[in-house]
Amino acid sequence: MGRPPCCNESGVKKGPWTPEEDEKLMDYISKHGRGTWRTLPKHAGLNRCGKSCRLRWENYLRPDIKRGKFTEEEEQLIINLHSVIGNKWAKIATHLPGRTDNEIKNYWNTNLRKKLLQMGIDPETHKPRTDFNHLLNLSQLLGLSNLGTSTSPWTNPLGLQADVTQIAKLQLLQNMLQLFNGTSLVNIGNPYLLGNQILNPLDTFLNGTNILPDKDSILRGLEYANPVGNNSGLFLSQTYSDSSVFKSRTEKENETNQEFLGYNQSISTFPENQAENLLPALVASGPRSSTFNQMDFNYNAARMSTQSPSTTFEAWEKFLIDDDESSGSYWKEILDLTYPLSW
DNA sequence: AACCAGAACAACCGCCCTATG
DNA sequence: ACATAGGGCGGTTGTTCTGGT
Repeated sequence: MGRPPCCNESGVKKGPWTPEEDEKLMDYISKHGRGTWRTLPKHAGLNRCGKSCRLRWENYLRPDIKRGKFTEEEEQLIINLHSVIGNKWAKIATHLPGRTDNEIKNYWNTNLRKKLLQMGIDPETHKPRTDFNHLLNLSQLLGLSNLGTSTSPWTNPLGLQADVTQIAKLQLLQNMLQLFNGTSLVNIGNPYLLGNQILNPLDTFLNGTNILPDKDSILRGLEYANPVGNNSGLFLSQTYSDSSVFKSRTEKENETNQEFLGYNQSISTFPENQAENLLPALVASGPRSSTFNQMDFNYNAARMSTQSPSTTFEAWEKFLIDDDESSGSYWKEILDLTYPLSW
């Protein structure tokens, strides 16, 4: 025999809480404590089921609840935690004082999920989307936008707006760079991936040079990551340095606390010269690399504190958007060579 | 001003786990 | 061992808000 529903009594009120009901609930709890939720409504004079009272208290009335917009740091923390433990909202909430699991879950579903998708990142796996059509769409969008730059600074004959183009660039480059990032962790001997020129365009931007890596370097990198004959798609060859990506959720959860201790304390676990070569990951791409990514986030956040872009997102955006006419053809060239058959 | 669509958020539902008798 | 209560959790739904036309 299964457990009966908690609120099968007829006549119990449902729906939004009124200020009077809130008042009664808060008043009762402040005087008597929580006690058992099932009996609480009766004692508090509420025509609600106990479960409804509990949710109202836990998600809304509790005095230690923090309201208002999520900060950049909270966003980043949610993304990092989600990449490690998945949809464990209650666990994630324990790392964000004052935020409820419900609030975090809602925020994820309405904001962060979309943000990651827009950047070409799969919000479930936190890896670049391997959907080849998605990448083709981006590159085609970019190609179209390059046709019309002479008519107006903001639009082209096809009506593509500049910001759409920029988003496309952002997504495409992010996909490419994440590929390098994942690969570089294991392919230490790859001569094409170790040079600062190809591995860290953000560094050059932050140093004020704003020089893009040369096209040949990028293509050599792509070729290295995708040897001839591998037709499985540009981003399917991403590899990891150990088998931890295949661990079960439970194993991942057990590692979570250690991972996040690592986040805060440190950076010393990773050689500094290699840290210099890491790309600024926008999100953690897996349990093994999450420490790298948070470290990288801190590293770049610290470096960017004296620069105008205030966040990693903004820095990437600026890197991609502040280009001139010549970089337009630069992108076109890269795409032509990357997807020769798709144009 | 009215309408509509999409976003945001609060609340509910159903399942699960644990404690207890 | 089993039934049941209590509570936690994640997914989903329904309502409200907001911005655009």
